[in-house]
Amino acid sequence: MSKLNPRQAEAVAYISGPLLVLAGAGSGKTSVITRKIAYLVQQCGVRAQYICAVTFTNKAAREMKARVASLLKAGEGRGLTVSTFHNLGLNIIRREYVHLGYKPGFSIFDEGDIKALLTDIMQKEYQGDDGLDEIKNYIGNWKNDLILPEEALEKARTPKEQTAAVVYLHYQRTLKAYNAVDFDDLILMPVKLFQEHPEVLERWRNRIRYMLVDEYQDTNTSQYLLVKMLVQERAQFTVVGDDDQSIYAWRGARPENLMQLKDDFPSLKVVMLEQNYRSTSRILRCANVLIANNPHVFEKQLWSEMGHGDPIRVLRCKNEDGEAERIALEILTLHLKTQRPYADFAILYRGNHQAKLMELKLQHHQIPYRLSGGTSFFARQEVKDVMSYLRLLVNPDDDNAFLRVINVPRREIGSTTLEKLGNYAGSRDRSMYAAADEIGLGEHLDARFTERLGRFKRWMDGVRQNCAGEDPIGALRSMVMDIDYENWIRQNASSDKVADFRMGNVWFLLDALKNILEKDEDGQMTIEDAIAKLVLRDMLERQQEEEEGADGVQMMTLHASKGLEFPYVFIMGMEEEILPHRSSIEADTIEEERRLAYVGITRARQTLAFTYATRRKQYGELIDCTPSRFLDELPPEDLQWEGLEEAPQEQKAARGNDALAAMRAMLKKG
DNA sequence: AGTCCACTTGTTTTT
DNA sequence: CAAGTGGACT
Repeated sequence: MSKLNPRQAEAVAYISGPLLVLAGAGSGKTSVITRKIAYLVQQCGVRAQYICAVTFTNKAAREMKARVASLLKAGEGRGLTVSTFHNLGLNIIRREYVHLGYKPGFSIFDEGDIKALLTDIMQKEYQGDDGLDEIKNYIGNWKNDLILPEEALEKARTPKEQTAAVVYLHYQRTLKAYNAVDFDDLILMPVKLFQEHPEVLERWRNRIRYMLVDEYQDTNTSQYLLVKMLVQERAQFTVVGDDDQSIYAWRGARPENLMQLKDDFPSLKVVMLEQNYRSTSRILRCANVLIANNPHVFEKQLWSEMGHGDPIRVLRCKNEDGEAERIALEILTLHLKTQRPYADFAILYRGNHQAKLMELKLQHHQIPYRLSGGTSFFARQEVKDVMSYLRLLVNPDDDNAFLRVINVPRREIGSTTLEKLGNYAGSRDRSMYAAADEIGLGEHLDARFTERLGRFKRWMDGVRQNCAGEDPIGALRSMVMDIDYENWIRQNASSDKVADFRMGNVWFLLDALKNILEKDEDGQMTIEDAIAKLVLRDMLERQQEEEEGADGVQMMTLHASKGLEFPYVFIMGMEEEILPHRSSIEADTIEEERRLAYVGITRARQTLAFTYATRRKQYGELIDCTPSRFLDELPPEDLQWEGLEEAPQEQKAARGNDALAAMRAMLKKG
């Protein structure tokens, strides 16, 4: 076990009051959190069940759990909570849903469900879904700021806001009717619950006596409030964050929460971690110099003892094709020369579309790669289908799931039947599923159709009963066989290969569910809980990680790279309009783009290279590109520009030590 | 219900 | 320029 440096040790041992740890990139913040949990348990006699550590991603939570486990003796960690914000919220709602007027088995709507629901509402209210994304944003922002529909309606000034507020009202009512919540509700509802039921809050405060929060700069208003309410005047907490790595402001994250802490908890102690254990000092100097261009409340200077390291290269390429080719060749040669596995190399970019050409080039050179992000597993047709079956199974009120499932596979229930069923169910204040076998429905529908609906419902009720038995997963497998889903997929798939792949996803999903149920320590997990966890992604990623593991160059967006590190890093597309992104230039949010570049740079352990193209095809036409302003902000003596020989004569002549800046200025003029 | 064409639209997305 | 969407048509 590595020794902690004095600052880290201080952060671990300080337990007498609220603590903010400002942890620079690579300064060992995860070590501090995990060691602190161990310290609390082993030195301070705090039982693990009273400790709660919160992160943003399942991956981070998983890693933290594993590291704590390696520090503790068997049994010491019993009851310890290490979870994501959303998982914590889910646990609270799961136990307290009665106070919120919800029923057991409630559904969690994901991004796709939300969009479908909003489209539906807007279709009904406004006969169109113009500006859906905008309205979704409004609603999301309101939820992040704990503003309920009624308040939003009052506050709405512009026509846009008013529209959004009306949709918000309908949206929230529909969710309630469906016995469903969305991701934001998982945070918002506990906060509202605690505000209205102090006795419930008291119970949770008794349960959570020490709190640790990771990536604190990424919290939004409701998340901060949740933490604040749970810790309150006892103020036993440690939050760790880095304002320079705040890259999710566009999603409601409020890095100001770091400062807010000082006001809300005057006794707050601040510890800064500035020693970096990851990168060479040259890489760190670049990162420091770049980020110094942003305003800072907390000044910090990262340093390291990892040696100077190689110069940072800036590779000028003539177009986007040359850029991808260059990176592929660089990686190929470096891999052969150093014998390092491909997994040691990472290619980072601003937007997912940049990955496409790169992918082709890697394929062409037969370089294995792993692409993270992209089309989500849960966006797949077959996964949505099966998920809908699962949801309808545990939550019959979920009309969304009902509609998705009813004709997959074909049950000869058309849109007219469904419309009549919907109207009837609405008039009786029931869900479509509940209304599907009511006698009164016969007045509106022909017997042929009521029979089809009734048959479906009886079948589904049967599946539900089987699931309550000994072997729920087995029951689900038979359900999939029962509806002959495989055949349905084969009919719709373009080839056998695609069909096999899709069917694989279906079994994968059920396997993941099985794993969640099996790996549950205290045996309290119901199938309802397991399905909820599934929507929150956990476990699924775990399984995927286990199955992958193969060597390959890592490709991902700069956003996705946060928290990771690689010996060799390539950051591509270092151009104006890409990084910083065009819309960020327009919206004047350059600082966040700079932090994004900072995050990218600080991912590199030993070797870092930037690439940019002088021209690139965009929206069909060839445009001249300007190297990113961030390159100009980096210390020139640490950079080594390559590929300039292709530049026009007069620029070539300008080459020389002191002429570098002048040359870059000329290059920019193009 | 499925196919085709004309038209729009190009960021990042932890859960 | 391409991919994805929506409307119209078969």
